[in-house]
Amino acid sequence: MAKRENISSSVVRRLPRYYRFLRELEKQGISHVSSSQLAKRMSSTASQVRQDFNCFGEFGQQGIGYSVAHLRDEIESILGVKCRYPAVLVGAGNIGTAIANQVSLEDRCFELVGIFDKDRAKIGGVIQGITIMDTDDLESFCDSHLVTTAIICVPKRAVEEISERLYACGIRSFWNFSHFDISMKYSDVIVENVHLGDSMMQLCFRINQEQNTKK
Amino acid sequence: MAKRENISSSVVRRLPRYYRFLRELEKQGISHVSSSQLAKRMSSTASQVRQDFNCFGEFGQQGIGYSVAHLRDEIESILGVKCRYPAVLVGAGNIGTAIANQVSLEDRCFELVGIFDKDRAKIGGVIQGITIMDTDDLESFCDSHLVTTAIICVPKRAVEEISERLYACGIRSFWNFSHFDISMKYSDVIVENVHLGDSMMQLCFRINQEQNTKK
DNA sequence: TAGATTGTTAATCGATTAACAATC
DNA sequence: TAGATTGTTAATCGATTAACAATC
Repeated sequence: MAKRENISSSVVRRLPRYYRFLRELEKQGISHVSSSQLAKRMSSTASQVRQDFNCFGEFGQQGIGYSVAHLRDEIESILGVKCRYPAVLVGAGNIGTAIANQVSLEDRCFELVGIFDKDRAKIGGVIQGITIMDTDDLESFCDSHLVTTAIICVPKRAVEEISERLYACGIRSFWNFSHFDISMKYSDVIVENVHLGDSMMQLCFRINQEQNTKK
Repeated sequence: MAKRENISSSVVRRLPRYYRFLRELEKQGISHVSSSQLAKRMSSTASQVRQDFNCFGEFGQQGIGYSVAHLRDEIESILGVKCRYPAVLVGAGNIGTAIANQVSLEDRCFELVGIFDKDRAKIGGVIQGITIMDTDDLESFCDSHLVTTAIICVPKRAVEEISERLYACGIRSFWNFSHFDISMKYSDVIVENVHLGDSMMQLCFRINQEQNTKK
């Protein structure tokens, strides 16, 4: 394994995009890519790209570029795309169902082992081959299946109780789609928040800004 | 209106979170908040908070703090939460349906005026009071309804064609949930991408990192 | 008045860009 | 060899943190 020194958070934020692009190149049968080609695709600079890769190894070839397969492999291993941590999803509404499908895609870091909902009408339904279970059975299931991660797709009002119960089961990492800040309550958890409303406001801001500069 | 000078992108990224928190405080009937209280909630510093607000006005009071209502109002106006740009959503699958509900929430910047899908089984269905239409009618609808923004929830393979058609209708802002980079193709569009897979990999990386430091 | 907290300037830190020798 | 492109150092830029006078 290469050097793997202090990968900064801004580099980490870019890694999934590099990974996606390298996968594409691989599918197209392209074996080598230069920093300037990658930069163009990433809306970045060749300098940035080389600097990014510099912190986790040297596998470029002067005059030729980077091996797509090698680079993809390295990023894959840094991100842990092959990990398959056992995860449960709580809340089988529209967003929950969409995420359940997402997690079952080709490039996944998690293995979805259980889906829970408290709605009687949903319990017993099947998503991606997994039967939706009653939220009442959450604790016993998590204990017996060594679940490490929870995907939270329940409404805001339900998150506090659900996250408490999951924390009590020993779950310390959360992919949170709800507007409740789990990390505020526990100091030893990893929380990745997806706040779609924030993204929407961001877009709105940029549209406004554009219109103001036009005037 | 206050000064409104060069709001940096890192500040903009934080504004929706400030906004959400201020809404909460308002609901709780709290009239004033200090930079250190906000910082605690934002996992930031009091200095950062004051610096953030500094670029768009002065409405704190020494010894007292910031007026929650005033600050919320200012951020609301900067982000354009009250804008209601007419938007169409294309792709009424799980993610599309979830987003349609999201956009129809209280704090919205867009007015969802049409939902489209090419699946005969879905056309005619109703989401949030809006009847799902045939994608074939996209052009005529966008023209007659002065649509400015499109929400893209179709599979990757369909994005290129759909975005071309929308661009031809004059639509220049996109909220994109698909793994296809619309901004690569057009230079004069505003694209806000939501890449759930990237967020998942980010979480996975942080779990791995945690485990490596433990060892 | 004394305590709290802002607005703002200066200092520090980190991230991006530029430059260029090394080398395929 | 000549052209292309890396790895790395130095320079620049921007964002965060610290400090403190002003003032409610």
